[in-house]
Amino acid sequence: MARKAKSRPYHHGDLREALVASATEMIEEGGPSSFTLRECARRAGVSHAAPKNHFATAEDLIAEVAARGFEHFVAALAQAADRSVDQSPDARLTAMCRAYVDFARSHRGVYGLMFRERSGFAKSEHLRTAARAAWEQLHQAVAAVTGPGRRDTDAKAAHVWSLVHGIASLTIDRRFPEIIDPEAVIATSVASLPAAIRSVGPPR
Amino acid sequence: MARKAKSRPYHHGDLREALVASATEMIEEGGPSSFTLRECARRAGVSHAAPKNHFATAEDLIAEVAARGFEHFVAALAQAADRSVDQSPDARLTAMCRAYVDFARSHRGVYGLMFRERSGFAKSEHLRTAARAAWEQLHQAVAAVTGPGRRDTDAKAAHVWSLVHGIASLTIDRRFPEIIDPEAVIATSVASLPAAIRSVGPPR
DNA sequence: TGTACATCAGTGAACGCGCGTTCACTGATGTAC
DNA sequence: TGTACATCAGTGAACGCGCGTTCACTGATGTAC
Repeated sequence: MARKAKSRPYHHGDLREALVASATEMIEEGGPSSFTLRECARRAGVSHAAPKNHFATAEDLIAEVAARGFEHFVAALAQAADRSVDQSPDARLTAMCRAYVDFARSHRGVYGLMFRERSGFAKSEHLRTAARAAWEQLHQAVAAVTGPGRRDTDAKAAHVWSLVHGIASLTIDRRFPEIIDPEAVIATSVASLPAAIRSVGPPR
Repeated sequence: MARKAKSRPYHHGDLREALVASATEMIEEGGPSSFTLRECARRAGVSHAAPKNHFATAEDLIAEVAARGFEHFVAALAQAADRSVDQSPDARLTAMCRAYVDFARSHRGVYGLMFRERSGFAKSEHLRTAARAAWEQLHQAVAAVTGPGRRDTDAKAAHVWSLVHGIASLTIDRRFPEIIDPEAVIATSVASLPAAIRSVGPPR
């Protein structure tokens, strides 16, 4: 890794990571559709053919950005859970849901990418694994609230996910009327979740 | 409107409507990003400069498609409400929510367009009006359940909207794990809504 | 009823653009001996 | 420790593409008289 500091070495050093970083930056700035491979290479300080050595197609690079997004997302949820480890399952779930919406709002572009069907996604193992981890993280917090072994925990987790994803999406895409204060919606809706999932669906 | 049937008249007859129809078709087929003005003109059987006479820019045409989408959406919700007019407010709300999700699933492309921030949207009066009508439709159904005059009806309506939008989005973009049956999630979550909005937020 | 003419709604060629990808190449690295 | 050489990771020019928009134009329509 002996990278010379001055006069731009011929080899980049860690172009793969630099490309992921540039792509992430572009997507955060202008949304998923603003990404282009050429501009991404430009930002990484490299000719636009260079990425080919690390990603076969532009879509592969995009999928990697989404996978990294899910990894950060899982880390943010885990951190919220850890911070409330000595509280009730209800409190942990709401903390995690708050963290969910906060992540979406502070990573608008990448969050949008993560949750939008895209052609290159199907073949990325990394992305599939990371997305699954996110689901399991949430599922676990829901199970802690409802009690273990219930057959309908999946449906309840899907309910929770739908609500927080809905709040996050409508907020990010500014689709609430102006009179609505997103902060208030988040607070009251998220707070209602533990009670809600206890009553969603048929009782045991 | 004397439109000759044979040998392609020089004038189209109703190019504006034909363009909206072609654009809608394209967006339903391949999502909002698959739209191009040239292909749209091609489908309408017209040169690609012709649309200029009806829409100043491609983005204006897109905004019109979104506005029409909201109008159909409102009609679908109204129809659901009408059909359950002799039932309880709870039943009417759930019927409307079902109609909401059904609309999204059967108009994936346009629904995606409607709920995604887009550059040309801000200046379309038609779009703003139609979107507001959708919100009011839902708001009304929620108010019927919670009782009139409550100050927190807005937050409750936002809650309902978030949940159904979340379910719709995750279903459309296939972001639920494979084990999840969207049909079951829709049924149980929507059914829980009337009770949920009575308990969301601080009691009066 | 006929005609002149303004207006409208099209055509098709051209412009300039940025894109993803390919290709022959070259500079740098690391390994075998 | 030195050197030959395969391999790797870059370059930069070129290809072909489709895009939105502009422009001078023309065919069709409708209206005033």
